[in-house]
Amino acid sequence: MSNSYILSPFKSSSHTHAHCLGSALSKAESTCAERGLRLTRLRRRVLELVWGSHEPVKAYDILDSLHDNSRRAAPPTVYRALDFLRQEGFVHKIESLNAYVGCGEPGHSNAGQFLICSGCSAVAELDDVDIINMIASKARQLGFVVQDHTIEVQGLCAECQEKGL
Amino acid sequence: MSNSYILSPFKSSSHTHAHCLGSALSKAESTCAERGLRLTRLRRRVLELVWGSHEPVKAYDILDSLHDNSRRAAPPTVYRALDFLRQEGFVHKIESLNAYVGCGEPGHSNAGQFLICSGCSAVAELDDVDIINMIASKARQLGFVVQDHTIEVQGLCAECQEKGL
DNA sequence: ATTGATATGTTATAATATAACATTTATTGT
DNA sequence: ACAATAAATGTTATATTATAACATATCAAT
Repeated sequence: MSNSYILSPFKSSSHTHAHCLGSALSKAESTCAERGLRLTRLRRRVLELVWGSHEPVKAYDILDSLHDNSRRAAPPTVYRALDFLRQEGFVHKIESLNAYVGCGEPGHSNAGQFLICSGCSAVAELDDVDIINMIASKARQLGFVVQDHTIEVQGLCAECQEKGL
Repeated sequence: MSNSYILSPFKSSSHTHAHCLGSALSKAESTCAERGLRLTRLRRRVLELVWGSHEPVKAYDILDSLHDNSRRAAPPTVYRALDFLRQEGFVHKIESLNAYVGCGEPGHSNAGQFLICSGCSAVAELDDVDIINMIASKARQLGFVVQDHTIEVQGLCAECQEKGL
């Protein structure tokens, strides 16, 4: 048996995104409660904005969306919230895009593997033990011990292939 | 038979780095000649500076090293050279560090897999077909076709483990 | 030599991220 | 409830990474 999960699948273009959003928020709520952490208004708001998009979201776009019709928030406001959300595994940074995505399953080990569609920018997240084990084993052959990883795979999702992209 | 290469191993702390540098430069020379491309003084200089370090190098550090004792070069000078070197596979960008490393084997397919030591910042590069195939196969199960990848593994090299880091 | 293509120089600015310190809000112990 | 403490957020400034746009220089082939 291999523990290989699809943490976030590619969404069909017609899916009801409010569902993922609600589910992600309530998972974050309960996880924070368990861990004795505070999902403050700001952190919650940022998490909503990250989940609210089908695509990886830029920090400064979040910043722009945060205005309480008063003055625009300053960068540290967003980066601190993102740091918290990343630390708790609610959000991941896509290094190759400098952008952030929601994590479908906060419970899982921190680093997922991301499939990024160059057609529609959709992202799927895997947590695949086969991949992780193979990489760890190859690394170990060189005497290297793995602590963490950044795995981002660029390509085309099924929908975009059909569209001829 | 599996085509799994170590493009750049971890260097023993005592190795003669001038050798890799010289070898990298002559490979770049000949590859450019074959491809009808110009390894200009600037591009060559940047390639030397990237190879000259055991660690991934920052673009602005290259910039600082470029001064012809006259005025400091401007960013596009370096970024354009890096773009060329990356395109031809002589240099890779480490996305998780925003830094650049020399590629041991320009002939290989563009994207390697990088082991990055958090102790000494050394980087090894693999071009491992087993890893690539496994990822491609996992992706295909979701209907995703792989075009490229960013694989960066953080951990500890053998030397740093011995030092108790 | 002239022309067209390629590469580099130069100036300005965009995009991404953090440092440092002030203020506010929540939590805890009394 | 209140003070003391801790945690989070606000605010200002600045660091870091990267690109756009246009001018000039160099190279390559006729």
